[in-house]
Amino acid sequence: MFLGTHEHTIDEKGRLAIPARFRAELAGGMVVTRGFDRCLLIFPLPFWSDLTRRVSALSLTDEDARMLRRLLFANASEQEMDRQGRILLPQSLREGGGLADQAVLVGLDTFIEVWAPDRWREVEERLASQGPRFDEQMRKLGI
Amino acid sequence: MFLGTHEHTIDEKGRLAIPARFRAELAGGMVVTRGFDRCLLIFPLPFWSDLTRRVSALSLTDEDARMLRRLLFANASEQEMDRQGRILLPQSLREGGGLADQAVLVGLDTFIEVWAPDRWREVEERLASQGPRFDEQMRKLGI
DNA sequence: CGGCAGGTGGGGAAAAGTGGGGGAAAGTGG
DNA sequence: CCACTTTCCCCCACTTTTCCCCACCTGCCG
Repeated sequence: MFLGTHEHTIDEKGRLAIPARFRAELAGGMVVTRGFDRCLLIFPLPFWSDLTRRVSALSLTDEDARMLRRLLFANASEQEMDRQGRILLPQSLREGGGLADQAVLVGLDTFIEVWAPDRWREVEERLASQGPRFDEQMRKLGI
Repeated sequence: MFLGTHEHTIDEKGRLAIPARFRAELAGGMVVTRGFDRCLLIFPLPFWSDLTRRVSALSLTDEDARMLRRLLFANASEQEMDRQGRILLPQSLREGGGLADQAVLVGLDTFIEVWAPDRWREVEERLASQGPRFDEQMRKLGI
């Protein structure tokens, strides 16, 4: 269960520390890839396998499915933590996420999003102002 | 079953004592997150799991679902009590709830709300003066 | 009036985060 | 094919923060 936001530095070698609370769940390996809103996604390996199975089952002729495949797979990178609990973010991914020397890791229960700090703050503001919009959606889910 | 209001100090390290009566039900762990109306919510772990299962099952490609996920999980924090029955309130949550050095814990049967004392008193006043307003709503619920 | 339970504060050990150096592997040019 | 350069990555060490535990205080109950 990944929860909470954690801000960490990306050092000169492109390494990103995984918050200690997230490490156990990623010990079996992880995949880092691009997400949908110019952020990066970190999936535990089991979650990733499940995701790829579903995406690969999509039609080859559907334009959206092709784009989704490219987004997910083209820049994906399997990573393991070093003994200090860090992973290496390949340059293509750092560029894809607009990341420089700081990153915000956001735990979303089953996976993690990685944001450039200023872009994450924008998302937070949108959440604060649009919070009421989600009332209906949550009611649908029975929450 | 959480009942009653309890006022406690938040010490300099951001720790909040859980009322002794509430502890047994939270022994298996809890999740603290932001609620509505600028208060915090404390859920026993089983209650929380039930709440989140449906959200985590939502699509990754749906924009609204992504924002809902962020709203719920980004400011949540899993906590356990120390041997004195206290939990640590992360700074982001203290800010989110407008909490300084005092907090009011309000038991609401299945979960707990945490309020800044002055804001809680406002709620109490509104309850006292607007009590009759709830008649219609309660009739809807068959109470 | 004494004991006990709940609440509060502070000190110390342990872990988390961060930076840097050295060695191996891969890539490039002669 | 060899040598040089560059990149990658593993490990060590320092600093800061976290969190765990001990001890005190206060109020209630016997």
